Amino acid sequence: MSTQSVVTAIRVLEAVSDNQPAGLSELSREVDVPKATVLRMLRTLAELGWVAQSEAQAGKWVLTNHAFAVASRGSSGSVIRDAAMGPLNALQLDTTETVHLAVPDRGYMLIIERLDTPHVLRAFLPLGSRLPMHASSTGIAYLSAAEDEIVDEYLATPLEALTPQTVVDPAQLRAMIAETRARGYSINEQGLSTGITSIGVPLLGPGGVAAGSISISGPSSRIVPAKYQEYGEAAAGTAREISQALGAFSAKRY
Amino acid sequence: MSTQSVVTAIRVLEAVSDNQPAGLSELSREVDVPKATVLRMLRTLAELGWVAQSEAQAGKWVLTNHAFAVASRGSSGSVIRDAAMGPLNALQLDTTETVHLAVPDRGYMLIIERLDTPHVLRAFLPLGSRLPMHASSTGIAYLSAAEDEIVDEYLATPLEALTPQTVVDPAQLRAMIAETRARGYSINEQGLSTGITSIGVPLLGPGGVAAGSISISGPSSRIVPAKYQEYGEAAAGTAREISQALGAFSAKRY
DNA sequence: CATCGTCGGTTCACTGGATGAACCAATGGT
DNA sequence: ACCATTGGTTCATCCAGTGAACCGACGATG
Repeated sequence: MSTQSVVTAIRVLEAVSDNQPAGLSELSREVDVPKATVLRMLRTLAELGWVAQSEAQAGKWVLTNHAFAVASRGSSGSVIRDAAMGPLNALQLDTTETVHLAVPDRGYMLIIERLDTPHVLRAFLPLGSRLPMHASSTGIAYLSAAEDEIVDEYLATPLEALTPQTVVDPAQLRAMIAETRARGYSINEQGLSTGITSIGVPLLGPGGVAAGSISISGPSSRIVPAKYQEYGEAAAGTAREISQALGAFSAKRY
Repeated sequence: MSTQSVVTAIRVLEAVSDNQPAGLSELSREVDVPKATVLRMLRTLAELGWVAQSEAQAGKWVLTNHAFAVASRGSSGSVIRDAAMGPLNALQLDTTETVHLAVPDRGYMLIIERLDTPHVLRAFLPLGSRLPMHASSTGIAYLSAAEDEIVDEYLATPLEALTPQTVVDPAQLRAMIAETRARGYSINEQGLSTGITSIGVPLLGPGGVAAGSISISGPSSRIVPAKYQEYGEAAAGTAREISQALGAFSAKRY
């Protein structure tokens, strides 16, 4: 539509991000643009400090951390984060388990913050991880508060199983979403990673629109069914606080 | 030089990142490019999902979290992170204080990972924070292992004081760097934030080049001088492990 | 050893797409 | 009522981006 050289540049950038470390021809194929153009884009992005040639393997391109620095100040990122950190901190101290803050990004849940458990046995998700919605408690929680349209659209895409326990059947997922809606929190038993169980609750932004979710997660040996309710309710309370801070329940302005 | 429309697009993107939420004219001034062009860039970036109009204030532009998602897979990010997480985890458990993993980015230290303390009294740095090198233990640690050229260059830039305790005198900073080099770890007492003390150690990458640093930090009431040596040595040990994993000490290949 | 395919990277003529000055309408401060 | 600023639009000009064809180097394959 507009400024197509920028479009290809960004597409190249995203391709690099997805294929780290990526070769020229590989990228050219991925983005479906002639090598010469891709190379020019890479050089430009390199000048700007967003990508660089891998030191280990010449000719391979990688993202620099400057890209990370710039992008870290994501909008809903900082707004939600600011509203969430206080209550999340308290939740982490109460439960002593790892808590996550996630926001939706193109069919995935993007982990934007994490507070760690002091336990030696730790689940571990690097910040910036993207989890498939159907395979994470944060995803199901988010979907449970999202508009039907979003849910339909998501369930229409092909869903991959990450573990033998991952639920990929749309009908079953709909049931889980309904259940989550009724109960107030979602439960994911080893659907993301074997041995990990987590409990999620949606966050609402202004106007009551689903804005993200929080979760409590840990080894399945510690997060046992007997604790689901306690943790679920604790997380729900925390989520309510955060949603309130985000203006979910305030009257609409005219 | 090359592909200037991409250059302006990225500059606009960075300007948005720095001025969240930013208005059109404001950005136009910032980047020194006509409004029409800036607007076209913003629209293009919006199409790609990297920026969006703020919902709260129409006309204001903000970064989306998609940008964060793409950029999270920063190169030295993931390589260093992979090498560091195991040892860092152990260090956190040993010390029970918050530990950080930082890499240099244009004169700042960029926090790319954090493992939290279980203590109720917590220091808190969001991931993606950029700390001035002279005001952080990670920065001084990094500089202590960096080439002289880098140190000289950095100290030649104007240094800002973040707290009354921040050291901004180049000569004094050089002394601190030398001291750090001799001792093996850096100490920052409330130079970054009042009430916070931290201890840093550099990480070396392939060829022994400074690649980043790690730190232990917490409230000055807990990180007292009596613990400096213990923590410093613990961190130094951890750093050695990580540096080794990064190939700092392996023979050069031919 | 010759052949082939692929790699990263370069060249250059053509033209389509990016540019930016000038222009709106709307808002807000005084 | 005024002026300065805002976000946003228009369009003729021309330069910057495009991509096919090319290169030398490397590794398999026979």
